[in-house]
Parts: sequence; C-alpha cells; structure tokens
Amino acid sequence: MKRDISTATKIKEAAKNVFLLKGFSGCSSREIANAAGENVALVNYYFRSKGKLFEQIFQSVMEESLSTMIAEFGSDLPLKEKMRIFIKNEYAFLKKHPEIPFFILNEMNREDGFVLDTKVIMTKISETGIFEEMMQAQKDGTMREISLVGIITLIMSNCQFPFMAKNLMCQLLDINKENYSQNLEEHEKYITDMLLDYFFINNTNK
Amino acid sequence: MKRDISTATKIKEAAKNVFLLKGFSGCSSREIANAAGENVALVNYYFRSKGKLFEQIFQSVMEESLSTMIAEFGSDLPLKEKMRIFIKNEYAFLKKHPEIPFFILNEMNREDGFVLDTKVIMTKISETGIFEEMMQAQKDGTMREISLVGIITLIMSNCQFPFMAKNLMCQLLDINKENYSQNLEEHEKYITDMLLDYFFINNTNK
DNA sequence: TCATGTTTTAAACAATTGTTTAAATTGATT
DNA sequence: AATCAATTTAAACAATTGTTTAAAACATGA
Repeated sequence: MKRDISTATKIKEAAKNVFLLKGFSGCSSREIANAAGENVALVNYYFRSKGKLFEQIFQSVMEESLSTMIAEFGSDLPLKEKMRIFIKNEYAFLKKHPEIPFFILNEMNREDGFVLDTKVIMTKISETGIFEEMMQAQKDGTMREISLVGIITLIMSNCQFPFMAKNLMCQLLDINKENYSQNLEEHEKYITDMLLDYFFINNTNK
Repeated sequence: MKRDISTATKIKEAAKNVFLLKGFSGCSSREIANAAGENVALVNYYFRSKGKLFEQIFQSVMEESLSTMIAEFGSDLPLKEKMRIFIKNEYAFLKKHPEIPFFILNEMNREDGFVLDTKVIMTKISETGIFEEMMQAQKDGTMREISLVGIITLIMSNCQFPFMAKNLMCQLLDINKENYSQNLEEHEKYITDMLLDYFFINNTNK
C-alpha cells in the first residue's frame, strides 16, 4: 500500500553521513539506525543488508564526484583554459566534500571491496573528446608529451591528496585545521600554475 | 629466566604485515596470532593489548618512513640537487614499501587514532638547516615564493598519491597492476621535472 | 629430582557484530 | 467496523570481537 518514502531515505541519508565519516568497516548497522532515528531491523528490511546499502551509497558518491569533472569538457574553450576550469571545479567540489576522496580510496583498498562500474563514467568523459584533444595538442607541440595515465594521476594527486591528508599534515606540521584550510586556499593557485605550466609549452616570448 | 625473544618478535613481525595490509580495524587479534603461528593469548601476554601492539608498530613505521627523507639534507650539494635526491629517495622508499602511505593516512583518519610523536622527527629535519636554505633561496630569487607547508604538500602529494591510489587508478583507468607499475616508473620523471621546474627559477638563458 | 618461575595452551568471558523472527502496530480499502 | 498487507518493533540468533583465566608445559638452578 506504499507509505511515504521518508523512512528509507532517512536511513539512506544517515548512512551516507556515517559511511563518509567512518567508512564501511568503521561503523555498525545499529549506529546507522540510531543516526536515522529508526530501528536496526529496518536497515535490512529496506536494503537487504548493510553491504547492499553501502553499495548504493558508494556508487552514487562515485558518480557524483566523477561527473563534476566533465562539466566544461564539451565547450569550445582552448584546451589550457578547459584544464584550468577543470581543476577549479574539482577543487571547488573537494572544498564542499572534503571527506570524499579518502572515503573512496579507503573502500577501494578494502580487501573485499566492491567492484565499480567505472566504465560508464570514463566512457562519458571520453565522449567529450577531451582525450583526443590532448593527443592532438601533443602532436602540435603545444602540450608536453605525457601519457594519459600520467596526466590524470598528476591532477588527482595534487587536487585530492591535500584534502585527504589533512589530519596527517596538521599533526606532522603542528598546525591547526583552520590554519591548514587557509593553506588549502593558496595551494589551489600553486597546483594550477604548476600543472598548467608543466602540461603546456610556454611560447609567449619565442 | 628469559627465553629467546623469538615469540614476541614473531608476533610483532606478523602483526606488522597484517596491520600494513588491513589496518588496525581491519584485522583481529586472532588473525595476527595465526599469522605468527602462535596462540591468541600471547598477543596480550607480550603486548598487553592489540592497541598497544599497534602503537609500537605504527610509531616505528612512521619513524622509518620519515627518517628516509633527511638522508641528504646535511650535504653541501646545491639546494636543487638536494631536492632532486630527496624525491628520488622518497620514491625509492615508496617502491619498496608501497603500502605505507595509505597505512599511515588511514590510521591518521581513524576517529580514535593515536596521537603521534612527530615533533622529534620534524625537529630532526629542521636541524639539517634545509628550511632556512629554502627561505634564503626564496630571498635570493632562485626559488619561487611559496610557503613551507605548500612545498611539503606538493612533494608528498606527487610522491605518495600514485602509490596509495593504485587500486583506485587501476579500476578507474581499466588497466592491470603491472601496467600501472610501469606507469609509476615514468611518473617519477614527470613529478621530478615538474616539481623542480616549479620550485626553482629557470635562469639558463637569461 | 625437586622446586620455581616463565611461557604456552585451551577455554571461557562479556560485548558487539549483521541478520532474522515473530509479534505488534499502522493505514487504507472494503 | 473488519480485513489485509505494509511497516515497525523488541527480541533473539549465531558468529566474532578483545581480553582474561586457570591449568598445563617448559626450562633452569638447587
């Protein structure tokens, strides 16, 4: 007879918060149920198991974060400007969801971690033509010769690491989290300059 | 009456392997005992608790990985060459112990994670005079104006992320692990060039 | 060989885990 | 009001967790 969906979504939202904060192995079904203000059994009633619930949330988080990337790839801006906006968008997304990169990494390193359906996403990115555009720029000599894997790794390293290593860096450098957040702001300028300078051949005074 | 120490060390070594692979929350006392070929109770007999055992191992891993860094800082090489060797050493260490960066990050992000005694290590680095040397180079104009936190973050991002994100990258880019390891080799060249080019002002044709 | 203290073992501990069960409650349709 | 299926609840499930206990096995000095 279909009641309102509030119970299932209440659990789902609570689970997302808890999973993002503590990871799959780091929390219990009861903890999720309590956070949702509902009974433990309802987790299994609506989602069959803790694992099934997690899979749903993980997949949606994954797609949410990856689809942010492709926003401007279809436009007709110069490649260098596309990359600049890409980094800007990625960084803005991470400022909004700083827990996500470690959350994803953590679950990918779980021994019995879930297998992702990433081909859909990479295909979508590929369809924007961004990869061909980069290959062409490398042939033109406007872009440095570097593998696709290398480019993606460089960008992800510099965008994601500063956010997921916050606790480590603060302890290591003995600074508080507000201080580190300020550093994160100016770090965006660092990495944008560094990456674009490295990727693209400078021909201003040639 | 002192027996040989083999039992305690056997447990410690087994625990190090298991902890590095699965993390503190990801394994049980019994799993460690089995890996050591010993009885469960011996873990607590020799180390009081699972947590105490972990603390010992974590601290030693932390010091091992951080002390690798300072190897060449005391030498009289030019700053740029010191940094090049530093990156080389760091990368070589990571190739030998690819599990360590995620292991450390993971435990630093645990809710009830341990508080580190990092001041000892950072003090040791500081005593090499490397930080003053960089500040001086920035005044000289041979090095770009950039905060210490920024420099350290840039280096750690580019060295550590590629190793700890191996599983993620392989799934995302749909390549096998051997393939990725090859990419890691050429990636060292990428990051060394990029970082040094960014840090140091190029005055070859001025 | 006996006594002593250390090491190892199997068993038990209470607590927590994910999940299931069966009864109670709810809300709409007849 | 009665029916009936969907929802919610409290309780119980077996398995696993870290840790403790108490007896056994061991090695060594007398």
